[in-house]
Amino acid sequence: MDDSDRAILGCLLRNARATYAQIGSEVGLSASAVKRRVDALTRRGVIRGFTVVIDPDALGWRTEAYVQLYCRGNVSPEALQRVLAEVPEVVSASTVSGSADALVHMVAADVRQLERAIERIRRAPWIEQSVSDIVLSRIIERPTGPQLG
Amino acid sequence: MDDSDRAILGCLLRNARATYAQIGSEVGLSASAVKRRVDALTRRGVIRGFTVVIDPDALGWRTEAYVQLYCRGNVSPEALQRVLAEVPEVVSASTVSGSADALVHMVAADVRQLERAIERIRRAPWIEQSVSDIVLSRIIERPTGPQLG
DNA sequence: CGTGAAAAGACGTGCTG
DNA sequence: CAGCACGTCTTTTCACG
Repeated sequence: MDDSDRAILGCLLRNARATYAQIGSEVGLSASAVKRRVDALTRRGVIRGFTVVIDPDALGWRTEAYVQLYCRGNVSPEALQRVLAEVPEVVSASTVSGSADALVHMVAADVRQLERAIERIRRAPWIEQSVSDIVLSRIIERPTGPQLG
Repeated sequence: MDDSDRAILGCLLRNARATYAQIGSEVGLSASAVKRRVDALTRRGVIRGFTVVIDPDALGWRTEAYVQLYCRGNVSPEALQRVLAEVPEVVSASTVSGSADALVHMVAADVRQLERAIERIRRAPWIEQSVSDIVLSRIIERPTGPQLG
């Protein structure tokens, strides 16, 4: 992981379909050198994959929420995962330290669909309470982690 | 936006560097037809861009948190954006309806760096309170929106 | 809106400094 | 590790169903 690798990752963050030659001219390397580094980063797991960023609104998802889950007793992350994986509206979820046990990020077409998805999660018997914060407007949305340093 | 478009987006979500020929054989179209559709989706804004998914841990980011911000008086989303954009540890942020005014997703190298970043946000005079939930473990992490339907 | 062909260019490997 | 050169496969554009 040197400066060249970080520069390459920066290029790929902005455009993952850039050619190796393009990236090379930006970071000052030849195309084959860039490819070798990208392959190495992928093999080492630094690069998890390449995806497309889709506008949720264009696909009809206009409602977003963060839901805090409070559980009864000790619920394992695996049990939580099993329940949440069944709900397609769940985009990401983490166990957290603090008031709630888990924080779930959800995206749905509308409030009705969101409500139904939350109901489905709450059917798990060990869910005690859920607190939903509906997103009003996205203020910041960065590709991934902060600066490459 | 028909089934072919959705199938193409599904392929690109899994691997944004797939060739048009590869995508075509998966969705049952020729390479040129796929390219035309991808170009159209990009032009219409459905596709916002192509990025690489980086393992935060491999880059040294091992601490993640969701921070709820409570503000004094009416703070505009624009003012919030100005403050949060200055903090590189902020990955995403939204204004929310519910108890807090905003929810901020942050990634940092360690707890110390996270603490300093939160302090920097709290310097804004209209921040009344902040509640931080530190992520213990990621349970679910999906590329983007739920299923393509 | 689809296919198919043909030119221009990128990829990916092997070799050398 | 980097660069260069090579053959192969893709991209990109075109005319046409």
